[in-house]
Amino acid sequence: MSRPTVNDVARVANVSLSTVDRVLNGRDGVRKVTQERVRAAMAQLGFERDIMAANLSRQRIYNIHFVIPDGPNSFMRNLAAELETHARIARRDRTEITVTLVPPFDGRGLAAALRQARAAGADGVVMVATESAEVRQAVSELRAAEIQVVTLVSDLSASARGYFVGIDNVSAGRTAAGLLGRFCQGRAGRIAIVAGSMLVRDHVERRLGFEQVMHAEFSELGLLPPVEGGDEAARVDALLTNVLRENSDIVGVYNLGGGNHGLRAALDRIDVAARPRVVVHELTAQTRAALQDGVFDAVLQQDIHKEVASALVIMRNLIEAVPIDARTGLIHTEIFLRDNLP
Amino acid sequence: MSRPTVNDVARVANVSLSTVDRVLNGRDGVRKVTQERVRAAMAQLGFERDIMAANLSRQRIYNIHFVIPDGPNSFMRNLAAELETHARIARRDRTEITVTLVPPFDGRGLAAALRQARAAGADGVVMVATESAEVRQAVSELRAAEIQVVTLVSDLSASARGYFVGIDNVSAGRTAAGLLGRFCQGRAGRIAIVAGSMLVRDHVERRLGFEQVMHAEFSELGLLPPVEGGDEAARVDALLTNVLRENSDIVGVYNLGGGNHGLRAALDRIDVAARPRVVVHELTAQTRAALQDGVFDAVLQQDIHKEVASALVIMRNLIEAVPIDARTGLIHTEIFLRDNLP
DNA sequence: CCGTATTTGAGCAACGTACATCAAAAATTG
DNA sequence: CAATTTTTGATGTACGTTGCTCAAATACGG
Repeated sequence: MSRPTVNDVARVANVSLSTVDRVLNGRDGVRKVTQERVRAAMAQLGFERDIMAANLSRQRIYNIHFVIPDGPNSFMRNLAAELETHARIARRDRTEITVTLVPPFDGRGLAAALRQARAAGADGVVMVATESAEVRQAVSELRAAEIQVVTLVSDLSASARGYFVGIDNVSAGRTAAGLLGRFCQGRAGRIAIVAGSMLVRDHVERRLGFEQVMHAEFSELGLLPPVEGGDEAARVDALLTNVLRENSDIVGVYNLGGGNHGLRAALDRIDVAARPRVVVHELTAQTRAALQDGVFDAVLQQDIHKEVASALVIMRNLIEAVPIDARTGLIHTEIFLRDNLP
Repeated sequence: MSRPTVNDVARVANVSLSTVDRVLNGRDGVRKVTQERVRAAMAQLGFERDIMAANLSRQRIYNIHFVIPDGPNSFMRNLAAELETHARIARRDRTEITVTLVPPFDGRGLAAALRQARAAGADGVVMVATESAEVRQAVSELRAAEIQVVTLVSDLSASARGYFVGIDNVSAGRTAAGLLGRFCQGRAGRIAIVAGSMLVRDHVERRLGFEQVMHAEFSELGLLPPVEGGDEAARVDALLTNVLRENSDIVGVYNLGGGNHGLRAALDRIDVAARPRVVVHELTAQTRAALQDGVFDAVLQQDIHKEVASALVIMRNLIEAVPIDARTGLIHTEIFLRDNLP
C-alpha cells in the first residue's frame, strides 16, 4: 500500500537496519554479497529513500549560490530581483540562496566568485556564464569538489557545466527571421541587422539562426551585414539612422541585442509609410509601447521567472542525484505582438 | 541561524509545547489571551512550520485527482501520457495522482466524475472544465467539502474554481489573428474559422480574441462565422471542404480546436497557389509536418508538461494554505513556425 | 584451531512535528 | 470557599531516516 521503508528492505534482505543504512549511504564494511542482497531487496520492493525524512534527519540545507553580472543591464537587474523572491520561497524547502554580483564580461572576476562560492561551502552554483579559460578552470574545480554547476541564460561551451537553463538562441534568431520574412512578404528590399557585440555568445547564435532562415526561405530579401551598437541606445540610434539613410530599400530590421530605445528614436524620425517591419528582443516598458504604437512588430522574450525556477529544480535534482527531465531546462522563446501583450 | 522551531516558539511565548501545538493546529481549549501570546511569538520569530517534518509526522499523502476528457483528441491523450510521468515523480513528494477519463463535452459525465473523486477522498481535483450548470454545482459541492479545485487548460466561468492553469485563450485568439492578419497582408479576401465546440470555454475565448483583433486591425479581411467540427478530423475535413467550395475568396484559416488532420486533408485537395494562410493549435507529428511542408504557417501550442507541473505546485500550495505566486499558473502560448520547430 | 580482522546486529538519540493521555494548575461558578 | 470546569503542562510515541556506539558473530590467516 504505502511506500516501502528501510525497515521493509531490512526484513526482505534478511539483514539489520544498520546494514541497510550502510549500503544506502555508501559506508564501508559491508561484504559485496550482502550489498547485493540489500540492493536486490530494494529493487524488489521498489524502495525509494524518503528524501524529506532523510533531510530532516541529517538537518540538510541546500546551499545554492547564484553568480550573476552586475551593472546597468535591465535584464540582469530583473534577474537579481527575481532571486530575492525565490530566496524566500526556497527557504521553505530547506534551500538557502546566496547571490553574488560580478562585473559583466569579466572572466577573471567570475572565476574568483566561483572559487569563493566553493570556499563558502556551496552545494551548487548557478552562473550566467562568460566564456573564458579561467572560468572553465574554476568550473572544473567546482565539479571536482562535487559541487553542481548550472549555467543560466548564457551558456559555457559544452561539457564543463552540468546543465544549461535558458532559451535556444539559434532558434530565437530563426524565429525572428521567420516572422520578419513573413511580415515583409510581397515587398522587395533588404533587411538590416543590429547586434550588441559579436563577442557574446547569445548574439552570435541569434545572428546565425537569423541568417540561416533568411537565406533559406527569404532569399529575395537581401541582408545587410550587422552593425554593432554595444547595446547602447545612442550608438544604435546613430548607426541605424546612418544605415537607413544610405539604404533606401530597408524593409525590415532585426535588433538581436539591447538599445531598443535608440532604435525606436531612429525609426520615429522617418516617414510612417516608409517604416520597415521590426523585430527585437526583451519586453520592457519601451518595447511594449513601441509594439502598441505599431513601431515594432514583434518582441522576443525569455521568462526570467521560469528560468530561475527551472534552475532551482534542476539544481536540487542534481544534488539529490535524481534523474532530470530534459524538458525542465528548455525555456521557450516567448513571442509578443501588440495583440498578446500581457 | 537556522529556522525557529515549535520549541523556540514555546520558549518565547512562555508556554508549553502542547499549547503551541494546540494553537498551531487549531485545537480548542486555549484561552484567547494565550493564543495571542503564541501567535505573537511566532510572528516575532518568523516561525514557519516545517511542512516536510509535519507531513512525515502525520503520514500525509496528497491525494490528487485529475479528471480529463477521453476520446481521440490528441491533445488530451498527450495530457494523459504526461500525467503518467508526473505520477511517478510526484510519489517522491508524498503525492498520489489518480486519473479519471470522462467523455468530452459532457457536463453530466464530468459532474459525476467530480462527485466520485470526492467520494474517493481526494484532497484536490484538477479538471479540464466543460461549462454546465451540473459541473458548477458539483464544483461548489467539492469546495464546500474543503476539496481544492483547479481548472486546467479550459476554465470555468469565474468564481467557482480556486485556480486556473493554462494559457490565456483570449490572448491566444488575439495572437492567432495578429499573425494571420499580418501573414495575409496585401491579399483581399475572407477568413474561415474552425472550432471544436462552443461549449468549452477555451474555444469560446479563442474565438472572441481572434475576432477582436480581426475587426480592430484587419477589417479589410472579412470573417466567416465559425464552423464546429467537434475536434474530429473527418468532420473538419467535410466542413472546411464545403466552406472552401462555397467561398472562393478564403485567404486565411484559423482552427482553434482539434482535428487538424482533416483540415490538412481538405487543404491538400486544393491548388497550391490558391491555398490560404493557416494558423492552428497544438503541435503534433501531423501539424509539425504540415508546418514543414508549408501547408500551415503557424502553430500555437501550450506546454502540457509545464501546465501539469504548475497545477501540481498550485494544488499543493492550496492544500497547505501557502500563498501562491500568481505567475505560476500563467502559461505562455508558444508559437511555432517552421523555423523554430524543436 | 586459535587469534585477529572484518562484518553484522542491536540499540539509541536526534531531526521537527503530530497527536494522545493524564495530571496539575488556574479560572469560573454557586 | 469548595466544587467544578477550563486551561495548561509534562510526557511519551510515532513518522522514516541518519549516524553513532558497542557487542556479537563470522571470516580469514597462520
